[in-house]
Amino acid sequence: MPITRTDRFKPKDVRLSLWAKALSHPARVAILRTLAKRNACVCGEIVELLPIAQATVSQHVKELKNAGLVDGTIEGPSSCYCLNKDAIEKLAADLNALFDELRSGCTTTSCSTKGKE
Amino acid sequence: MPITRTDRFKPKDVRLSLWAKALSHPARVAILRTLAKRNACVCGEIVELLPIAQATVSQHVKELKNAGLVDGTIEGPSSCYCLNKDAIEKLAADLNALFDELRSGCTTTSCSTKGKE
DNA sequence: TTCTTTCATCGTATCTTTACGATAAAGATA
DNA sequence: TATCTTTATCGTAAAGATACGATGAAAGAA
Repeated sequence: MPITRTDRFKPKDVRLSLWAKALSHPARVAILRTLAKRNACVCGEIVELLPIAQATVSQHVKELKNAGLVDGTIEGPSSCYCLNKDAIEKLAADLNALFDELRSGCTTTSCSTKGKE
Repeated sequence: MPITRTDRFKPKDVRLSLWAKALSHPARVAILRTLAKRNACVCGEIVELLPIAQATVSQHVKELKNAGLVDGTIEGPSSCYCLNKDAIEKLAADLNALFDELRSGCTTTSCSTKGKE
C-alpha cells in the first residue's frame, strides 16, 4: 500500500477527522436524524425526505456505513438501515474527549484579549 | 446571492455539517489540540509540529478562523492564535444535542439484529 | 416468464479541498 | 536604507467530494 498523506499525522487526529468527515455534509446529518427518529428505515423513505436524487442518497448512506455509523440489511427488495449505537457512542466519546482537552489547556486569557490590552 | 445546494437542507443540519467540516482534517484537529496545550501560539510553532508546509498551515488556520473556532492577533512580525472558547462550547453543545437525539430515537433492536434473527 | 419495484453501482461532469512554491506585506534588525 | 524574519495570499496542480442519469441486480407480483 502506498504511503498516504494522512500517515504523517497522529492516528488520534486522523481518527477524529474521519468521524468529523462523516458528519460534514447536511444530507448525512439528516440521514442520521431520520434513522434515529424512525428507529430504522428503508432507503426510499430517506429519498423522499431529502432534496437530492436516489443515487446520491445511496452514496451518502454508503459513506455512513463505511464510517461504521450505520448498519444495513436487505429486506426483500428494499434495504433497511439503522444507526449503529455502539459507533455513535464511540464517536460521542471521542469528541467529548477532544472537547475536554480543548477546555483544559487554556486557563483564562485569550491571545486576542491579551493583544488588545 | 445565488441559491446554493445547501439551502435545500435544514439550517440545523447545515450548521452541524459546517462544524464537522472544520474538524474534518487531521491538521485542523492537531492545530486545535496544539492551541489548547500551549494556550496560544505563534504560527511558526504550528508549522514546526505539522508535516505540511507553511502555506498549507495558514490555509487550515484560516478555515478554523472562518468557522469561528480560532482567534488571531498580530504580534509584531508574527501571528498569535488561540482557541475561541465560546465557539468551542457552542460546537460541543450542538454535537451533544445531536447525540442526544440519535440516542433517544432507537430503543432496543437494531435492524441488523432484527435481520439476523 | 415477464413486469415492477427498490436499491446499488457505473460513468461522468462539476465543484471543492488540499497542497506547495513563489511572492507580497509588514515588523524587526543591522 | 537594506536585510531578515514571519506570515498571508496568489497561482495552480492534483486529488477528492458531490451530484445526477443510466444501468444492473435481485426480490416480489402478475
